[in-house]
Amino acid sequence: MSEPVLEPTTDRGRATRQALLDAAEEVFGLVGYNDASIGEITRRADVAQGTFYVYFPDKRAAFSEVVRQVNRKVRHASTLGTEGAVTRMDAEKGGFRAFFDYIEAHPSIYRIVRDAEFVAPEAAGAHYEAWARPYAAALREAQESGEFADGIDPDLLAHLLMGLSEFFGQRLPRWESLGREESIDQLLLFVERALTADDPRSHTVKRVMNQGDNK
Amino acid sequence: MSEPVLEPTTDRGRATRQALLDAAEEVFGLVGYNDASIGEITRRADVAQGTFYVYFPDKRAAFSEVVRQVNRKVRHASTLGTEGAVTRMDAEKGGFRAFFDYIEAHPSIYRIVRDAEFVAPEAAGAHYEAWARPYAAALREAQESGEFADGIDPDLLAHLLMGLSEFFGQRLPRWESLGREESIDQLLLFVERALTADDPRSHTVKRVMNQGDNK
Amino acid sequence: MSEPVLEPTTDRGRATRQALLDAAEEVFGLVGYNDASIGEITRRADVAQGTFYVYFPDKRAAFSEVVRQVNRKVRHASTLGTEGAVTRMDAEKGGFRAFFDYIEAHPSIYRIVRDAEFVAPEAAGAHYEAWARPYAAALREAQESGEFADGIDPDLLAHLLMGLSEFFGQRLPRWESLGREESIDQLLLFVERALTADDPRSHTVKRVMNQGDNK
Amino acid sequence: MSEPVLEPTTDRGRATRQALLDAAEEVFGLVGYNDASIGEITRRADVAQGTFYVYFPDKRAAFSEVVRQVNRKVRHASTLGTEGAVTRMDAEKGGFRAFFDYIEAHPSIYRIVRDAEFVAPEAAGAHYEAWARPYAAALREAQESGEFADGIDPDLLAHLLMGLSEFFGQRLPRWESLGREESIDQLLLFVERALTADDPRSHTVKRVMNQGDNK
DNA sequence: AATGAATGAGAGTTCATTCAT
DNA sequence: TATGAATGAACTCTCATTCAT
Repeated sequence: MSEPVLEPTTDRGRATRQALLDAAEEVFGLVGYNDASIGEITRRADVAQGTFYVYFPDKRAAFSEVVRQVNRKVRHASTLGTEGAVTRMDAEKGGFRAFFDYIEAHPSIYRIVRDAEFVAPEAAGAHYEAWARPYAAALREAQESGEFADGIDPDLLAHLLMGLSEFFGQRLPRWESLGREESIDQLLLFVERALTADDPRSHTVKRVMNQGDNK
Repeated sequence: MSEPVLEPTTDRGRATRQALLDAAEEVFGLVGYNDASIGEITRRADVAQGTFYVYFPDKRAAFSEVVRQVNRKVRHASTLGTEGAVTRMDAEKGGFRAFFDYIEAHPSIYRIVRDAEFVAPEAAGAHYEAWARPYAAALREAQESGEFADGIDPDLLAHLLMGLSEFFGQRLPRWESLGREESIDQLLLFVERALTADDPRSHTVKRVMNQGDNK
Repeated sequence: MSEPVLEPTTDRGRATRQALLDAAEEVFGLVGYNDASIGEITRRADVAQGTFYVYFPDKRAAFSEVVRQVNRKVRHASTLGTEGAVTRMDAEKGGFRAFFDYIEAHPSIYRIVRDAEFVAPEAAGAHYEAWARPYAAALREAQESGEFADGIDPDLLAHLLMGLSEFFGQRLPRWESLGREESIDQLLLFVERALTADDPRSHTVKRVMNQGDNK
Repeated sequence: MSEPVLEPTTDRGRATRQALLDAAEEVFGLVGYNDASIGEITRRADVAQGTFYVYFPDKRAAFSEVVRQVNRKVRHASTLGTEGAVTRMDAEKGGFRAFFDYIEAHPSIYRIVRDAEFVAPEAAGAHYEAWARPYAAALREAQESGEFADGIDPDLLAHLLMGLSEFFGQRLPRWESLGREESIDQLLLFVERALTADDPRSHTVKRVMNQGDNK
């Protein structure tokens, strides 16, 4: 006697469902999973409270889907930032910046991503894994080509970089004294050093040293 | 007329209060702030439900204090790990390792730290700031002594390192395939590269270089 | 203006209606009136939820009709069991047995019959009355012919026997230790004694006595 | 993290609990399990809705306890009716009559007993079994002493008699045309015949016969 | 005749908090 | 200082029913 909660068949149904999903994203982002109430969601979606349960079996299921939706968007935005890059390091920088731009424009998704870890771990996990796979592959390539230093498992590396970007992205405002751009630059410098095991700010100097050494 | 939620004056009072705090830490850690109920806390502390409000004005206040208690412990454990280190880099490594050991032995504090950001941001913030201040000072010193590369604001650096350790510490089990020790080693390698802008895996060569340089 | 909840005019309509009725019988029997949901009924009948209200004004009306349908079947089965009996007592036994067989093969109707008393008393009452009338007539005849002892109102008697059969039929499994056949035999012995005021297990003896008496 | 729902320790608590139980009996009896609402129960008990859950984990648990309470009362009343009886048959008659009196004075318990079978089968079952055990023992004794005919398992017999009394008790009003007393008398006649396999209305005659037989 | 979307009242339940003792 | 009882607002979820197509 299980409930069905089917995919909608009509356009009207699909529209309502999406309206609910969007409203849910808003509310979850604003007040977090626990304080989000179905009532507030349906109010914003302009439907009756019961309608929620036409499309989602319960609050968690809706949240889980919101998480997937949000992650899809984030990933998309980040990926856009990597396009056109020549070196892998440039791709990294572009990806990081695009991610920061996106998260700054949609600050509430942070809350969703955080809650996801406990409320919808399956969705959260899937997101990280889905992201990590191609990311790690790209990193491995860069290691093999010599652009990046090796000695660190690419999968681990991918997670470290995701963690850094998330952590930093969520705290960007903290460094307003340093300035948004400057703090991003410094973060990227940190990342570059870690990846290349080399100080880009003293390239010329080192090169000279190295040349001397090589003799 | 309003009860001021007394600091306990008697020994018995202090004991009860601490029992509540410990029980609260358990419960908050187990199920998170929202799903933690006062009833469960008092049950574990073996006191009546009303007693809770003798010591805390409300749930949030107790949580806030738990957060402080937890952070104090974490900081303490980490700091112990840095003792006896000669170089700053060794101190970093010791601190990281001690932190991982502690978090692995007390996995539930993770949940508390996470929730703190939204539920008791003042306590969470205070923790990071309190930690960051001496940390940043130590990093600045290492930069000035030339042990660490400069170009990155020490305060920002301190936060990046705290972020990394937290992120990684919470996911240690993910890399069981790599092995706990190996994955920690790789993380530390990542950190070392980022801090020294230098690949420690080629130290001998460099040291030679440096020696020649020093003359 | 109000839709009259039409008797279906087309074959297709009749089929849908019957499908709904059968599905309803299933669901009502399985979980009882209250826990039965229109949604589950229409799902099993493989029609849209709205279709239900094309044929029934509301849940109760459908239930009421299910009750009638069920009772009709039960009565039919019982009556079949009485056919071909020579004495009234044999008819009783046959009817009882047929009833037990039927209820054992369709255990869920029990639930429907029970609920009917509160949810659709008119249908339940009609059933008992419809059954009682001919039943009482047959009993009266048996009393008048001397086959059954008199002194008990035939209508009351009919109800007692219906009550007994229902009560016992619903609990048949309880006496598995005694064995299904043996427990039925004993029930029928109970009934026979009550009806004939005579112990069939000592017939020979009594007959002798009676013969002696008749002289 | 299971809920406690303790037995109350204070008098006040015990009183509240009993008030809830009594209110619940009223409401369950009036409208049945499903249509009974916690709100109505607490309103009648004159406590807040939340108080209900201080004493019962959920609606079913309260119902289950009501069932036990009701059954205890019924059994008590019936048993009182058997006291002072000399023969077993007199005890039967007294018990039946007392049961009818009680059920007539508290008609709503019928609804509770009926619902119990589906909602709280454990409580319902326990009731019948608890009642059947001593009942069956008494019947066996009467069979062994020769007062009652044997050939029917005493346990089965006990259930048949409980079933009869319940069925009949609940329908007493149906035979108002016959008159309450007369219909009870006829029921008891039915029972007596079934138990003694003998027609009490022709005792003198039979006795004579038997005497002749004994020679 | 049939559909699937939408409704909204109402249910049971939870729990932080207050209160009298 | 401590207790256990009591509170009541708020929440999620269900479901019979209506409606537009």
